[in-house]
Amino acid sequence: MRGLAKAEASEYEVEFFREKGFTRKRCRVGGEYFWTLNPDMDTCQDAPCVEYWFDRIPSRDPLRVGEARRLFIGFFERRGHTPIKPRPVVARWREDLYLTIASIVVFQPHVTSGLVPPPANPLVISQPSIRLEDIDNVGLTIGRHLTSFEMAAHHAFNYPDKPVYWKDETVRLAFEFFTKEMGIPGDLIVFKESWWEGGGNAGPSFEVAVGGLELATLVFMQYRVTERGYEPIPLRIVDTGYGVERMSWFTWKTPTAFHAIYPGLLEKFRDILGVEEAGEEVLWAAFRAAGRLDPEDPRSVESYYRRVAEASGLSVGEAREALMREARLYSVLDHTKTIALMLADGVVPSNTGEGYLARLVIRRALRQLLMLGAETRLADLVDLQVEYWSGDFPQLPEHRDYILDAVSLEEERFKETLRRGSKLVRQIIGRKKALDLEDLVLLYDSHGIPPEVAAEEARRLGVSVEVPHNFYSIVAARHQAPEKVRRIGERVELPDHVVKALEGLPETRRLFHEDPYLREFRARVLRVVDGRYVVLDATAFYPKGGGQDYDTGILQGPWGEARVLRVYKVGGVIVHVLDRDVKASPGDEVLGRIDWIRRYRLMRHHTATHILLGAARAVLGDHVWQAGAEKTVEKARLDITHHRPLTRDEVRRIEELANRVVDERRRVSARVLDRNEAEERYGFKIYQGGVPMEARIRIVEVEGWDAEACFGTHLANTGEVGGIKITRVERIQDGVVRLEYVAGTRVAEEARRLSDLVEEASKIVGGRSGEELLARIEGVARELEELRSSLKRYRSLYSELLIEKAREAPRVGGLRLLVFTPPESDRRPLQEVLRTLTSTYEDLVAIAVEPAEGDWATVEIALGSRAAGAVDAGRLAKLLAEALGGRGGGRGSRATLRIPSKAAGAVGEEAAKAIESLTSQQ
RNA sequence: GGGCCGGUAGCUCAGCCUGGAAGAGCGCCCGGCUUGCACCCGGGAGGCCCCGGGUUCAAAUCCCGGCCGGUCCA
Repeated sequence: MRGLAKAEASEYEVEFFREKGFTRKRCRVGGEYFWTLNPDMDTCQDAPCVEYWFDRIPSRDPLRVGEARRLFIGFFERRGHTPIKPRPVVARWREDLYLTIASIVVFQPHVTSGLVPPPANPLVISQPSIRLEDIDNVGLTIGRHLTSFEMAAHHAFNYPDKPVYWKDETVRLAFEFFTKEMGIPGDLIVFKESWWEGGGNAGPSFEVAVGGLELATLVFMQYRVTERGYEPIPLRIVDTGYGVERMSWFTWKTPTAFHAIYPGLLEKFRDILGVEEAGEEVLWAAFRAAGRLDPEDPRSVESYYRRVAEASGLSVGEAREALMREARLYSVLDHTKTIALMLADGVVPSNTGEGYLARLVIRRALRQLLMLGAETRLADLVDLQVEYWSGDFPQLPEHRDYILDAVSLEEERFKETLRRGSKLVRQIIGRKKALDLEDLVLLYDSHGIPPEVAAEEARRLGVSVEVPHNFYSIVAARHQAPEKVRRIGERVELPDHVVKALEGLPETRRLFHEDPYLREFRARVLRVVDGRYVVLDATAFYPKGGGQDYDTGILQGPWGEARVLRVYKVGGVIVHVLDRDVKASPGDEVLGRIDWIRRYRLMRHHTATHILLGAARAVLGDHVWQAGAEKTVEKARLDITHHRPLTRDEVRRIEELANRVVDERRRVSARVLDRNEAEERYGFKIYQGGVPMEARIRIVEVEGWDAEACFGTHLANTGEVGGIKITRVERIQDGVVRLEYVAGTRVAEEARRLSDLVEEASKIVGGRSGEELLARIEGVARELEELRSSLKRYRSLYSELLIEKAREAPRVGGLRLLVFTPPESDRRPLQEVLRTLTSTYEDLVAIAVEPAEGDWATVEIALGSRAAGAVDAGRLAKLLAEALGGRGGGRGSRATLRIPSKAAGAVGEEAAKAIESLTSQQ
């Protein structure tokens, strides 16, 4: 990250530089200051100020990615750093971030804010990270941009009373690593002065660049960004980031980073995708030019192609074509790895959140395959990545089944989208013989059809379409809406002034945690607000929270007895809402008694939820996460992430497994652990219900089955759940399935509800018991069928009769007039009858007067073709309406009107008059 | 979370803009042609036009709300 130097020059003066004889210079291209040992160095050695030339800089033997990682960790371990295991690429411990974009993310916000100590200090880590903001540049820049990469880092956390190391030692370690371990000549290593800001913190930094390639960034986090400016913070953090893939590239000195990262696999992909090698000359020309390439600037991209063309002897068009195909190949390599990493960490592709990011990468990879004309399945390519990285990332082979299934499903959906797309294009072109930018935007934005695909389809239909090079930014611009205010904090269901009045109170002692079976307790009143909001020093009343509903009960004091209606938590303070105002005052001793039946049912549903989540993970896979949950007295509900709708069999297996855990009588225990310890022991799946912002967290563990950070009250043993019945399964949105269920005695109630339902139903169809229901329903269905066909026969019989009647219908003004009242007021079959009549007699005016049921009757008028030529149905309706005191209208051969029921008898007479006058006018 | 597109016969869809009698193709059933199959020809069955409300004499069509699916963007 680059920024204007906000720091004094002195911030960058490091003892080590003085000792070694570094000098501070200014880049003659970009103007930035840098430190070097080399008196002749006049540029900062970073892209885009210089070309890549690190291929001519000596270094140690080529390192594969894994070797570079081990070299780094080994070196820093020998220098007193403790190696830390990397975290998932999905930042489940962060609520403000979907993906792990850097190693420091691992320690935010709890460690960086000072709440929790780091797991070790100093430490070394190599963290797989994902950044999608430059996804469109991947491939084009031959390796400068990757969506997934490993960020190796050494971190030191300097507390005011316990400093570890700061700028001098950091620079010293970096220099030593690059010279001694990487074998890079010291006089070619440049430390460029820079400034870093992110996540509300800031500080000076050095970017370490060699031969055009930035190999590391050394950040010294020492400020907090406030409205007033930069304020020093007590915890100063050394935050470094070394590009593992770049270290590998540096030592291999291949024309692209992909050649260094994927020896073997690159060739395999090339083969499968049918991308013939662009040739050494072209690739090296690209290498030379890529350093100066600004992918955001179309002019820069054009001049990049031109330079490659000049250096390799190709035409600009040939060079562009060759490099674009190479870029697509590299993109597919990059994206398939990212897809594997994201899915392995349990992301479910969907249209929201991190699921959307996964879909984005998958879609983009599929688009590249399409444009390369490759026939291969994306899942097969991802599978090759799973195998390729299995030694480095064991989570990939571990979750292979899920990864491949999810990719295949997305691939099918994409194909479906494309099918729909080509049809839409055909429709548009069929309609207007053209396809303009507006259409392209609509096709992409609303239907997901890539513009290239739409243009291709249009070409096939003989319509030429130009896709603007800035198409995606045109689309993006249309989405720009005014920034929405982010919702703040937890919603509190108490009046504002009550919340305000609670300030300064100590945390309420939670008797419900000390003993979840406690039904009665004594405590003292600490504060009363508005006579009915009572805070005690301790309570057994559970407040609404953690997806569990509050307790109810009674509170007895010197002032008498009051019912507790609701209980809420504000920070650590628990507030009881009473049904009436009481004359309580601080110091009063009270006796509290909770509604035990209610509480016990809530506990059963809560423990059942933990059991069920474990069962869902066991049956469906580790990608299952809780997306939401609610436990009430009546039922519980658990939303889980999953990419497909659940089958009946899966639901049955989840239910059976959950009930087995109930029968096994497993112990359920709760204890408060240090955050680091809890994460170390159970992993991040403890954060199913959200991430508590606390140093110590309460872990509820179902022995050997499930462990989650949880505030709720739980049974001591799974056996007490009594039994679990899933009552409803529903896909509530893309990637999320909702389970509803009941536990314990509620299962019996649920069973009774169902059997009552069966009884009711069988009574309606005439059975005496539920057993007969099925047979009865079959009978009813058969009977319905017979009645339908019989009704149909009668209807056609009725229209035959009317046809007969119309034969003798009186003639008015040269037209036949038939007025009748049908036996049913349903309009649909009537339309059929009218149609039959008017198609039989061309000169017929058919008027159906609805059997009167209320004050108003509907009259339908239909004309045969010749009758319609003589009389307009609309005018006829107007005249009739006028004469009979109704309203109506129509057009051509059809009209409708509503008249007072009383006038129904006069329709025939008035119709004759109206037709007479209409025909005589002509 | 927001924007946009869609929901009509078993399937794929037209009709909606501009309100006025629910359509096509495929599939299905019956018949003809044929040694038989396919093709072809003739006939037929099959619709809560997603749900609820509103406007209107009249709503698949216009308006509002909801549900479902798709899709783009955070």
